[in-house]
Amino acid sequence: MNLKQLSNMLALSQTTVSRALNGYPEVSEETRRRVADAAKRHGYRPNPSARRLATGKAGMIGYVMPTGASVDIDPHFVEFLSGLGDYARGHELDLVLSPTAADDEETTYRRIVANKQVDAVYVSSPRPADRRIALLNQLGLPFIVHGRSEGLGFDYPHLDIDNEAGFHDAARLLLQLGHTRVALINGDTSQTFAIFRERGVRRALAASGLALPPARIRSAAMTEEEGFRAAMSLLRGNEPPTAILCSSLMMALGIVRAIRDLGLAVPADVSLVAHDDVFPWLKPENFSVPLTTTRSSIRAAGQRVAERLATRLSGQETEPLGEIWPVDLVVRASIAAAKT
Amino acid sequence: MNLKQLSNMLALSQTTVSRALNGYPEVSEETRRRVADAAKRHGYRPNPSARRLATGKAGMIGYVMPTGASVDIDPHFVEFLSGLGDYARGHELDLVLSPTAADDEETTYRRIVANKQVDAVYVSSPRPADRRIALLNQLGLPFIVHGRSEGLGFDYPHLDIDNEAGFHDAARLLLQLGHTRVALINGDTSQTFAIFRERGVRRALAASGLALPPARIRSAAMTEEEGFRAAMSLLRGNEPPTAILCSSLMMALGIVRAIRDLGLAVPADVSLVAHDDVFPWLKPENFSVPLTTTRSSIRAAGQRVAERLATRLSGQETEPLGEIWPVDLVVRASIAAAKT
DNA sequence: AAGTATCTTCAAAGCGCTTTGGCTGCCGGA
DNA sequence: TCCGGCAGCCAAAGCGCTTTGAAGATACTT
Repeated sequence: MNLKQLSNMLALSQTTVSRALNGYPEVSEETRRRVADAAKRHGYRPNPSARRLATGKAGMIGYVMPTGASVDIDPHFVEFLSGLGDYARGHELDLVLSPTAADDEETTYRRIVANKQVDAVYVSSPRPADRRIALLNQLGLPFIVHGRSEGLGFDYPHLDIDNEAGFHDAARLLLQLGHTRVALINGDTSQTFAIFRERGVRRALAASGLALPPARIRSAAMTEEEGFRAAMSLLRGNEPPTAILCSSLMMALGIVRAIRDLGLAVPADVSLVAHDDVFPWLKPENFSVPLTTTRSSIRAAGQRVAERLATRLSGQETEPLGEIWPVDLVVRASIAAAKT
Repeated sequence: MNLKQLSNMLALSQTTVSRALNGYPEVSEETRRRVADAAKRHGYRPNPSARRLATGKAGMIGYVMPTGASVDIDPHFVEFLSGLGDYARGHELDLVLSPTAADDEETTYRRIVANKQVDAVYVSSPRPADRRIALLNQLGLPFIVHGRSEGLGFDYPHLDIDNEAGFHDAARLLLQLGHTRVALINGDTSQTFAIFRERGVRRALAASGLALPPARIRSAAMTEEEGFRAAMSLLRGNEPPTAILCSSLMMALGIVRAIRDLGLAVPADVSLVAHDDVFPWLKPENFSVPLTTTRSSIRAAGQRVAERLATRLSGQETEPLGEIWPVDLVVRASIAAAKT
């Protein structure tokens, strides 16, 4: 059933039927009703390809997904996707994933813009002065950034969590417990989120007159293995930390293993705080010693990004709104006062 | 730059240019070269929407993604996606994710077929007599199943791993080590993969004259928490198992925790084998006691599925080919001879 | 009564591609 | 010399929608 057939059936022109269906004002209410009725009864659905060709709008949102032998998409992505789906599901909004070589994202962005495959995209894991954001801004493709970028020189729509405050508060708590040798096992510090976390910790320490020397920072992929390795090297050094903050639960798993391997205990010897993105399959309260965390649901962020993307498509959101969510500090058994 | 402009520029008809570019035979080699040259020089790229409207082909592959408050997309998905991307990246092949309510996938499948949004889809986590497969078969949308379904009454293209053999071999190994009380902590048994795993274990036990009583089987979501819970209930029962097979590394994490909480040890008191889908962020060799696993890279499967999907699109693969990959049994320290 | 504004509706022109059904010239065979 | 066949090219008709520009109908002014 296409427009032509439907309009013949109703003895109306395609124009009128199209307008009636798309809510244009120059159609009488009665006609609109008749049309809507018939459309529903015959299960008419406009052909998206035709509509796209005519309007240039795709009705889909996109994500340029870096892949490659050396690139591991991490499990955060799937949680974000769940959230996106939560919203999109109810709105017949589809997501186009365009895989790309990690070192050549620009080409892919240009391609999807040229092809008009999607009406908007979301960008994740931004870096300082992120080139993708600058590119999108220049190409005029609507987008929302999950995370933040600094030093771009213009505003852009984004949704981020307050990583700095979260890690600041967590660090301050450790200081209040008397810890002075606090270490940070961070994610990839070329990404903004990691920079903000470090900044938060640093600020808290500074407020107590303490520094965060390079010897107490590690930066690595957020895996169990890297967590283990980083913790090992920290704890085997001289003046080992009595408290560790880390950027992911997977890392925390490795850190706990390292601590245990060294014959130490949480929290007696080492206090541990991790950031929790809220995974259904690994929960901080279920660690052998329940983990204190800074928590923010990445799935909820996905929902919100989808929602904002949708309002952006409909032309309702047009400001480069920056939205920052607070991070919960959830205290559990993995921290204790420093030994005196 | 569109076809019209390009053909004007070359003083050729759109027909000829189109044919030249698409490799049709009725164009002289010289003309073809000229056209190809000009196209490249001016960066001409056919507009996908127009092409789609004209041909009905989308040039994209799809995945109907169940979501919902109670649905957790699990991290296996992201690994599979990485694999898909590995292949797709080099072929400008995009993936359309259509989120759907978990209990209403049929509507979504019908929608994407009606809309001609994608040329083929892949189906994951199949169940016995999976209705999605029957539906796709009936609708005539090309597809490939990652996994298998039984009792459908027709052949369909799929790629699966040999779950039965993998778990059979693992169970046999445990039997050879003298274990007689072997338990299975499985995933959701409404899915085929779990059924095959159970079948494999059962067959191995039967060969030694042993059974797998319901009291030694657990089935649950593949999370740390459920692994813990299942292991607890098994080990606290009477005649607790001396060996456990489980369906995922996340579960294994919980099982190890349970064993430890009960003051038992791996492998002294309990031997443990898990299935490993090969995640970059959690490796069996890095468990406190390195884990024996049945291993198969889900990422590699993603690559292969993408590849087959692509050959299917190009019309080269047309048989309902079923491809079964062997599963590696990787022995590590988590198993030992049963106490006598 | 003519003129003007307001509703409704429509025919037709795109959007940019593929594909059908010719048409033209050239060659070899009869 | 004529004709059938073939290689190479083209004009035009879709694909199914949106949107422009106009026209008919009705109501309202003056």
